[in-house]
Amino acid sequence: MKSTLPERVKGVCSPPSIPLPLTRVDASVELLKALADPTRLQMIGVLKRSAQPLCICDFTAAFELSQPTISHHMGKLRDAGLVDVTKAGIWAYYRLNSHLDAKTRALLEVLV
Amino acid sequence: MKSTLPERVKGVCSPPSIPLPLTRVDASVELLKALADPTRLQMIGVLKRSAQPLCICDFTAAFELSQPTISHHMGKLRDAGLVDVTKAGIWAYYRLNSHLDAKTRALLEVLV
DNA sequence: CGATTCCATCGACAAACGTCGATCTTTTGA
DNA sequence: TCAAAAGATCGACGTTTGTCGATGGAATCG
Repeated sequence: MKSTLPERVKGVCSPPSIPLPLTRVDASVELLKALADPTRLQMIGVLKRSAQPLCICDFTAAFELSQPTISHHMGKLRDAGLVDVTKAGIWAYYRLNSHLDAKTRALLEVLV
Repeated sequence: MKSTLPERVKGVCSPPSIPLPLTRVDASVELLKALADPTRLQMIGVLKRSAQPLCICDFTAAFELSQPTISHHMGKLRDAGLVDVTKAGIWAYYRLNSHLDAKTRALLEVLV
């Protein structure tokens, strides 16, 4: 079953209208970039499954990466609004942001 | 309403188990990277809404980017398995891959 | 054949990114 | 008061990415 292709004339292009609002595209891209890294995606997966907020030193022990790198990745997730942090003493506890909008929640539901 | 934080002892970290299979993480990251660009996300949005396959020259006219750059982005979407191409004469017609798995379809449903 | 059109590929370049060691701040506790 | 621990930030480094102009290949048409 083969659908017919649209007819064309040489030298004539009809640009399609861009359907997505620019602000929405930018927001989505920012979110996608925050998630498009193996370490960060794993972090989100761990946090999504955890009933308790998790100390960042636990992530440092779990991944074979240096402490600054773990901190860097968690900072990216923080900047993207995906996680919240609570400091207590010398520890920093992270958890999934509980106020994520519906689209973001749906995305995480699919991904992790 | 404040949930209590887990108790901790200095110098003792308990790494959480990594919940996501490595192959799944890699596949997801590849998909996310393919989508994490404004131009490519717009392209997917256009293709998702189009009943007809679209000629790449139409995209070249729609975006303020050079022809090689448009081709480069479409190639990335092709490598990620998101779009299919049909060549006819001098034209290359692109459409959304009709055999996307359920997770990917769900992702696109949320995003574009 | 020769010119034209579409499109992919190549090479180059700047910007962004992931990673690390070193350093600094804050908090704890002896 | 001082040492140790957690974690953020800084500076540097190599890699990846987005972009372009130039080139090459295939199809079309006079």
